[in-house]
Amino acid sequence: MTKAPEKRRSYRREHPDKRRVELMEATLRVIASRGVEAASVRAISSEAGVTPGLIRHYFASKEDLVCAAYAHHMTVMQRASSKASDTERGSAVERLAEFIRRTLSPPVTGAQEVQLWAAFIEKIGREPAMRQVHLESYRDFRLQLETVLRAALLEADHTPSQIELTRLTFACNAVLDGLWLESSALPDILPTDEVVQIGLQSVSRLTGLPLLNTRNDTP
Amino acid sequence: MTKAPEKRRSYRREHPDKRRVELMEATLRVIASRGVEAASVRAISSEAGVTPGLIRHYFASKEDLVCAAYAHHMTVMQRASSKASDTERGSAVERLAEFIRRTLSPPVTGAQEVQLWAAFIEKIGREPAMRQVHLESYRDFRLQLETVLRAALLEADHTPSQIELTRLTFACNAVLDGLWLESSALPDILPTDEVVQIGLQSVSRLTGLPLLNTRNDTP
DNA sequence: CTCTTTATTATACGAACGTATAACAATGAG
DNA sequence: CTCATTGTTATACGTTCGTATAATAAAGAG
Repeated sequence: MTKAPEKRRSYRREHPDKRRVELMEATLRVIASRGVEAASVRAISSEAGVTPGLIRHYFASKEDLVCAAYAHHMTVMQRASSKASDTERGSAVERLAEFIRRTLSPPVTGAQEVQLWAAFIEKIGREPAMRQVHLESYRDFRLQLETVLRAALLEADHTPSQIELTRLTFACNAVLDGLWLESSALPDILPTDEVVQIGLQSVSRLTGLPLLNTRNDTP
Repeated sequence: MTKAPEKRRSYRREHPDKRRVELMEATLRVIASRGVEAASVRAISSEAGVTPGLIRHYFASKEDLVCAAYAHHMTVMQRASSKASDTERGSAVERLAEFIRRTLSPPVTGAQEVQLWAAFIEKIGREPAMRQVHLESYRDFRLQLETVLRAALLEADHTPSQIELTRLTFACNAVLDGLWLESSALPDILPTDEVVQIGLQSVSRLTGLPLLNTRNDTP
């Protein structure tokens, strides 16, 4: 019994840049929802609505795709986060508080976000390209936090030295990272409003700035 | 050409409990050094010096083995950590400072440790057994930190309410988690002595306790 | 309309995976 | 010394993996 060739399914040609992004975002969705071990070439291409071979047309290897998806994800997150603190309305302290609230609330927190994040972190020690993406995205985030912190401190007539500011940024970054992680991984134990309160109070004590009653109740 | 049966290699019978532990620790070593995707049944059994079939004799599935290895790892870490703060020598504040130093120095920090940790975290949202291990080990760690914090605060004549203490524990836990992560993933940017200083200063500001010059210089 | 380009599909291949099963041998009991 | 127990090995099976290659069709140029 000879095998009859399969009927070829119809398809649309997409702009290469758009297709690349679709494939990267399909990768992120599969890892976030079903984990990194389920993120096979076949599962990702199926999620994107294409056949597995197409991935090899856009990416030299699966490793390349995952790394590009990581970089894409970080760029999108960075853009969304900086848009929030770019709005010049309100005082610098209020912008800092808003930054903290956003960092510790959905959609930044969430079980799927931490699953995605952990999948990438697991690779950075072993794959240089992943490590590079991590280094750059992490530095960008830290610089952004440092800018907001500096503005808030200057506003309060406190001019820190660069060493003080760098250390303070690391500390605030750490407490936000840690709270984000705990709240995302244990949403029942540490719900959103509780973790936001803890985050505001913690950064308040670390910086000496009054952040606790800055909520903009008249939006 | 018929295949000749392989010569059977000699072996030693081990006590079942010991063999179980060996297999779990081999799992941890493989994940820590080569990543979770390299941790196949064959790689793990090879690391343990046995043949793949033996894993099925001790564990119902690979998933079971990984989960047991996670629980084992957390138990060992917990035991090592609590041994450090159980020593009654020194004031409570000094014990808290020592706790922070240990948490932010090798061998607790390290690229392999964070790789191992991330591999487990990636699974807790999807596998109930892994989630359970995470919940319990995390609660244990937090209770231990809470105990040290309470003692240090009482020693400084500060008696916090339970709600205050719980929140403070979450905050200190978060900053230690975040600093541990940053220092482990970016050892070049945040070396050990720097991160220890930041950790001491941060917990000092969060709690109001004087931790900065508590180093026991005469060990 | 025809031709060229290339995005996309279909198919195939070897390797590695997790798991299952039966034979074997190390050990302790009697 | 003999036997039963079971820890351990050897082997096999079907599946899925990442990758490679050739055929095909959609889209734009002339």
